[in-house]
Amino acid sequence: MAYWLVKSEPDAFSWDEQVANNVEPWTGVRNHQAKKNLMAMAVGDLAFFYHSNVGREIVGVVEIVRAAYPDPTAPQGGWVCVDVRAVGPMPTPVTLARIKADPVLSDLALVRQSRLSVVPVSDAHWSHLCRMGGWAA
DNA sequence: GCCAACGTTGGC
DNA sequence: GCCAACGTTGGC
Repeated sequence: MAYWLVKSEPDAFSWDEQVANNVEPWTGVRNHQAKKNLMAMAVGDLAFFYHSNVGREIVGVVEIVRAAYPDPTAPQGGWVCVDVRAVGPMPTPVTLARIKADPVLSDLALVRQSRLSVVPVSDAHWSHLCRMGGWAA
């Protein structure tokens, strides 16, 4: 079982919409490294839902409920998506500012590769971030 | 609105 | 295959 973090601009697709839809295909990823991460996801993996640009904080947790399959929004094919289900909101959203201020998280992929929209999270970082957000893992 | 990081494109 | 130009992402 692995952990991830996925980013969405709330103007495009927000946590509230994820909760309303419950299960949502995570489409539109057009970066090879992000694609590689999507392909590595397994059913049952958990991911933080992060609001980029507006908010800049981890707002919730989702579960991967369908492994990588061809992204229907990619006209030429070649890209993949997964289905994610809302598990619950972060009791206290974890802001990027707090993440950056914490030396334990200095090598988090979110910080080191800020433009990558699907990144892995180590077990240690996952539990650390859960503690920061008041999430009972 | 600006800028840094980084991916893509196209000329050579 | 190299590199400059350009576009996009995302933080500030």
